[in-house]
Amino acid sequence: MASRSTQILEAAARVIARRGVRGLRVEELAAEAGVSTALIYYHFKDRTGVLRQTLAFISDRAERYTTDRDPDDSPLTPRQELEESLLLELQDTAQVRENSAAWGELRASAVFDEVLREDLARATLDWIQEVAALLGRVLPMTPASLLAAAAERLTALLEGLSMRWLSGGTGIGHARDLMRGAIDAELAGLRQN
Amino acid sequence: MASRSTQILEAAARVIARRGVRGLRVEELAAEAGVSTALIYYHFKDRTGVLRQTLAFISDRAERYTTDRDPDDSPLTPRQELEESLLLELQDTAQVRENSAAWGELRASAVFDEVLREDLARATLDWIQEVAALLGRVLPMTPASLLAAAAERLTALLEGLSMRWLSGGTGIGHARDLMRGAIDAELAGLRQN
DNA sequence: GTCTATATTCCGATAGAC
DNA sequence: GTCTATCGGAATATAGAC
Repeated sequence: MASRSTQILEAAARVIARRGVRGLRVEELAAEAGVSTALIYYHFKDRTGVLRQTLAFISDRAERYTTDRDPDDSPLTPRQELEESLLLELQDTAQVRENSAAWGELRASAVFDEVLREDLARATLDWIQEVAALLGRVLPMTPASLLAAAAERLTALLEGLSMRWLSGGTGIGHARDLMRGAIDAELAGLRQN
Repeated sequence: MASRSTQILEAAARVIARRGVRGLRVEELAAEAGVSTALIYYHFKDRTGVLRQTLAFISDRAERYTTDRDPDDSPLTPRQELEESLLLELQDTAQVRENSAAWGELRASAVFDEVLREDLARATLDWIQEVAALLGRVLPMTPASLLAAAAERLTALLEGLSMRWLSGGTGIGHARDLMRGAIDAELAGLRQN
C-alpha cells in the first residue's frame, strides 16, 4: 500500500540514520529506495524538499510509537509510565535509532539554522510538559515549577545520553541504567520539598 | 608565538562555531585563517585531519580555561570547585560558545563518522573522570562506581543543556540554574548510599 | 612553508525518451 | 510516473613554482 513517496521517505529515514542529514546523498537515497534519482526530484522538487518531508515523517512516527500501548491488559503505575516513556527513546531498534539520530541531527542543525529553531523549541516544550505531567502523576501536589525543572533536566539528559549512545561512547544498557538512576534522583529530590 | 598550525586551528574553531562541522569549507577556513587552501592540506593532510586536530585543540583549550584560576587568594571548597568546573561550560562568552558549539558539532558528527569516534570517546572519558574526581573530593569514601555514574549523568546533562542553549531553546541563566539543581540532586543521591 | 594555479571528484539537478 | 544519460557547479585535493 505504501505509495512511492512513502517508500522514498522510509528509505530517507534509513539513510539519515546511517549518514546524517548532511550525509544524505540523493543518489544513495535513490539506491536505498530502489528508484532513480530523477524520480526523487519529480516527487520532492529538490534535496531540501526531501529533508523537510522526511523530518515531518519522522516526528509523526515518533508520536505514534510513543502512544502505541494499550492491549487492554496490565495498567501501568504512574512511576512505570514515566520510566517507560523516557526509556522508550533508549532502545536499540532500527526505528528508535532512526528517530533519535534524526532528532539529534535536527537539534545540531538548529544551532546554525534559524529556520529550524522555532519548530524544535515547540516540540521540545511539548515533550517537557508531557514529562512534567507524568512526574506530577507520580508525585501529586508538587509545585509545577519544580516538576517543570525536573522534566527539563530529565529530557535534556536523555538527549545527551542518546547522543553518546549513537556516537558510540556509551552502551545502550548502560545509558538506560544511567537514565533510571536520574529518574530516581529527581524523584528523591522532589520528595524532599 | 602562535604557530601556523595553531593559527589555523583557532580559525577552524571559529568557523565551526559559525557554520558547524558540516558547514566547514576548506576554502572558508583558509580565508578565515588568512592562508591558502594548499597550506591547510600541507599541515593537516585532509579535511578530516583538520577536524580531528580541531577536536583535540578544543578539548585542550577547555581544560585550560577550566584550570585557569589561582591568583593565590581564596581557595575554593571542593563543592565550589565542582560547581565552578561544570558551570564554566555554561557562560555566554565568545570562547565558551565556540568551544561548546564545536564540541556539540563534533559529537553530532561522530554519530556518522567512525574516524571521530575514538578521539571523542577518549576526551569524554577524561572529562568524566575529572568530574568524578571532583565529586570524590566533595564526598570522600564514596564507591568509585557511584561517582562515575553521577559524573556521567552530570556531563551528559551538561551536553544536553548546552545544545538547548545554543539552539535557542533555553536561556543561559536558566540552564545554569538547572545544572546547579542537578548537582544538588546528584550529591543528595550519593549521600544516601 | 607558502603560494597560485589546476586537476579531480562528487553531487545536485535537468533533458528527453518511454 | 519512471527511467537513462548527462550537465554544470561546487568542493576537495594536488602540482609545481618560489
